[in-house]
Amino acid sequence: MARARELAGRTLAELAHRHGQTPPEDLRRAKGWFGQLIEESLGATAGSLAEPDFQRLGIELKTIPVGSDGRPKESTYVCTVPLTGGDGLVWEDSWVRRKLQRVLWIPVEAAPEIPLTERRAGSALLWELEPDLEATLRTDWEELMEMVCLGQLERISARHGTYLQIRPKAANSRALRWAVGETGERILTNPRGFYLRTVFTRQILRRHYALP
Amino acid sequence: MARARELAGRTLAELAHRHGQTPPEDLRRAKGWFGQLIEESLGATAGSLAEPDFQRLGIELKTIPVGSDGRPKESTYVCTVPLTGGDGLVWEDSWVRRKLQRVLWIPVEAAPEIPLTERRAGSALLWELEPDLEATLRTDWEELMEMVCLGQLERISARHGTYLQIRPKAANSRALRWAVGETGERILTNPRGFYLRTVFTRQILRRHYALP
DNA sequence: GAGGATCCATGCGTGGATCCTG
DNA sequence: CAGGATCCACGCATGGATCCTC
Repeated sequence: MARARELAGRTLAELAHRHGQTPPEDLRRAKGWFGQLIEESLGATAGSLAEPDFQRLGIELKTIPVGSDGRPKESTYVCTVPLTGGDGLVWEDSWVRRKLQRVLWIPVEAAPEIPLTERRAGSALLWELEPDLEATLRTDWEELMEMVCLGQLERISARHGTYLQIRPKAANSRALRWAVGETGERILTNPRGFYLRTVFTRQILRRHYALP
Repeated sequence: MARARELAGRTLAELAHRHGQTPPEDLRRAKGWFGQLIEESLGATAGSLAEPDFQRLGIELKTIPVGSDGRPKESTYVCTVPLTGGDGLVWEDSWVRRKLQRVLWIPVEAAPEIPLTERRAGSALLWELEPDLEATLRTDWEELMEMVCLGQLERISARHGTYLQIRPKAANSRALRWAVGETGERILTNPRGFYLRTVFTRQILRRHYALP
């Protein structure tokens, strides 16, 4: 947390320099760059997929791009959608809940008028999933996963879900995975991810900072 | 087959040059180099894991290192061992049989006194699994797979099997996979592969070339 | 605005095999 | 000698997310 608080107000150029990195021209070809820089800054083993330090602590790290008004500009990826359902339909055991139980949110300036290297990190927020938000997430997740298990995946659009939505998550739309079809048969479909809508992350930020 | 026959007598230097490649100093750090060069020479998409041309034809390609006497110097890797057994114990459906049903063998000189770049490819042999050899392979496979399924994997050493043996197959001995333990529980163990002993490949070469 | 599409880094597994001690 | 250990290449999946048209 000491390291996380120290990030507040630092520019991307500053953080990149600390870690001997050169910022990319823009984020079009390095979409995850900032998130990975924060990982390094906080002592997570850079690029270590299996065991970032935060998972040992039970803490998920998320950077969140905010506009000049402090509101989130993008949805937040949570995890992949299990397309073969089998893992049970119990919210308490779901990856979504496990990922969101405790999150260290790091806001970062993302207003287009600020040059990339001059954008600053904000105040870190160590947050735990609150009961009212969890109730809605749970309903979303149960409804979505029921459709997945019943083979209605193709009928799910990003419009389903209040806080949680399902959207494609892949290198491109040619990527395919096996899933359950309408009549229980195996079908090929694009891989999907769970995402948090900005209305969700906006609430979180609003509760803990003074924001519109 | 025209391309395969044309390889006979070519040196590794020659084949590498054709494909714009530079031979490694030795094979210690490039153990698969020659096999992959042959793949390219025969028009298999270089490095394409899923669908080499030969698999479309139902043909497996194997290079086989031979000493100055023409006898194989190394065992031949076939495929990984399914450690969770579940795929059934029917030889006819096994990956080992599918891989070995039709093989294009390409002998290559491997006598230590010949410098790597001057070693030559031999005459290609398009071979089909013969009934007498298959019978022994089948027995080996059934005995080994039964042990795997019964959780006796740790008791299998490379000494089991007449023609087919099970040996570790991994980047190193720290690599682990889930398998079935003695009492049916899940255990972690090193990944294994099926290998053909040299007595097997020696017989094949002997039947089709005049060899000791 | 946001749904659908896409992009980079990197770990892991498989396929190509040979190495190297006891 | 040969059983057990190891090495490189590369495809694929996942985790980091933002892009970019309707």
